[in-house]
Amino acid sequence: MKELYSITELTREFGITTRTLRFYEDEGLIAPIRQGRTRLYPPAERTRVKLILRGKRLGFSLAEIREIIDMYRAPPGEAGQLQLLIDKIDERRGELLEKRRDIEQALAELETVEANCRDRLGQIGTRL
Amino acid sequence: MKELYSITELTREFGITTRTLRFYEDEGLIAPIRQGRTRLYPPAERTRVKLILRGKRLGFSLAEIREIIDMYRAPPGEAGQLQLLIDKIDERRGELLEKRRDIEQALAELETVEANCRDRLGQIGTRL
DNA sequence: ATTGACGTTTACGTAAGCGTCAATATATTT
DNA sequence: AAATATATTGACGCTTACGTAAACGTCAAT
Repeated sequence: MKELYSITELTREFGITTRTLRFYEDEGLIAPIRQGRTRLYPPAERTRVKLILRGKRLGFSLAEIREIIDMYRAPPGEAGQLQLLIDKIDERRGELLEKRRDIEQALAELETVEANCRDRLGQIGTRL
Repeated sequence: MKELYSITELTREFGITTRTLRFYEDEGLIAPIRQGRTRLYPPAERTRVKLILRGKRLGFSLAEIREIIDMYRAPPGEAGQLQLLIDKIDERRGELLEKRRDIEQALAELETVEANCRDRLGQIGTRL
């Protein structure tokens, strides 16, 4: 595994622009290191980019994604904070489970529509 | 099942505003009937609202949602059009499957983080 | 020496998705 | 009749998530 990525390497890998990566940095979602003025992305930062993009695919806002990413950090040392974190995790899990249910429904409906289409295609075919 | 809903009934049921429903109407996503100037939503329109909101939960844009909803309409009569529709369906299914994979991953990661938290909580507990 | 590829900062622009008045109508309740 | 609730149509405003242009630095290859 490579140890440092340039900004354009990441744009190519993920199909995003430099503007996007710099914007995420301005928003505090990523924090590449600097070599002079130039940004360099260690694997951990690259992973954060992947997490951001996955969050976006699932319809989370950048603010929500920030919260989610924060949960992946070192867990707090104090019991109360740990419990709070667990509560947040449970909340996010709830959202994810709802999204999964939504997806199952949507998939089932698409199946129905497609089956309908294939039926009609068959009917047309036999008439020719 | 009721046959007609007022705009505020729908806002209450779905937790959205009248502004939102009118905006969806302006965008051509729904088309309530009119009793004078007042909007009335038959069950089919209410269903469309549900589809829109589900699409939003899954991170689709209104433009994408419009396309998806259009697929639920009466299938076209011509073979070429039917095949095009089937292709579109397959494409959407691909996106949904990707989203589902994303969700599975995210859920797995949340489990890991939560297990970690519970571990640490246990350690703290036994030290007391 | 200049071209090209890559990097930077600053800053205004923009599309999507509504929020928020304002002014008005219509119907029902008091 | 007056008040209250619910409806309407503009129209301007706001946030999010970047796009895009300007103006410039750095380094390697031609």
